[in-house]
Amino acid sequence: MFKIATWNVNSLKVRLPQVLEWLAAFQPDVLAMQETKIPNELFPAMDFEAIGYHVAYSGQKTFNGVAIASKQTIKEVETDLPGIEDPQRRVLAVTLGDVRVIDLYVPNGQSVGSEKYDYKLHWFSKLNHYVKVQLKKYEKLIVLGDFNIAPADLDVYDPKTWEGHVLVSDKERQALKELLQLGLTDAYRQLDTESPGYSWWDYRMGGFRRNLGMRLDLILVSSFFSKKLMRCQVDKATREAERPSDHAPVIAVIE
DNA sequence: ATGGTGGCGCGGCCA
Repeated sequence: MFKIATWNVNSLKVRLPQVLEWLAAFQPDVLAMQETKIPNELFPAMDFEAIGYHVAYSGQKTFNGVAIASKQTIKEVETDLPGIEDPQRRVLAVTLGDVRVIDLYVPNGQSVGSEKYDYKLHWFSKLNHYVKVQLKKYEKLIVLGDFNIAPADLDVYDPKTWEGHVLVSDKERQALKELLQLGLTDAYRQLDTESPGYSWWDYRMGGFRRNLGMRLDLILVSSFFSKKLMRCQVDKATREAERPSDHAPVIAVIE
């Protein structure tokens, strides 16, 4: 059995106690984190090692940042997409045994038509090329993280209001669709075709209390794993914690 | 109500 999780922690400095407590409770084999907002020299590696996790990380001050905690030793670390010069730390690919794991913090995009939106689409096209190559090399591939794209209207609390906006726009969804068509399956949606499965709720306007959420945090698996998927769920209880991240962890169980 | 909350870090950006 292989338990894998993704969680946008929105500052590892603030969330470290919650993350360590969560790891101890859920005992995933792998946790992919996003928005660590911490430079590598300040990454709290020893805190993870003390509870039995190896870590890899690619961070920067203030913004972005990705990290992986794994019970297995971490090999073949890559932190950049080929074909794009990008100081923003959003990618962390590692090999655990014979499993390739790619942790992503996809650009938010700000608003449709903005410079950041164009960057998001450009970044995603480079991602798709990278994953295509990775799939040829690794049969056992998992791509997970904060995609900042709600795949379909079912994944959005009020699709009418959001129509055409960033996070749900056609071009973003098309880019995600092209990623899936390379040979990946959206784990949550494969197992549950009806429940929204929100993983993010805006801090503002009582978003969580009113369940105004979106499913932005995805676990995509190659066909080798899709046949062995047992469970995929959102740990909504963690979003209810004192001083929570605006994202809840998503957990998949394989085999 | 063109807002709101939270993180970073101390003014204003980013989500």
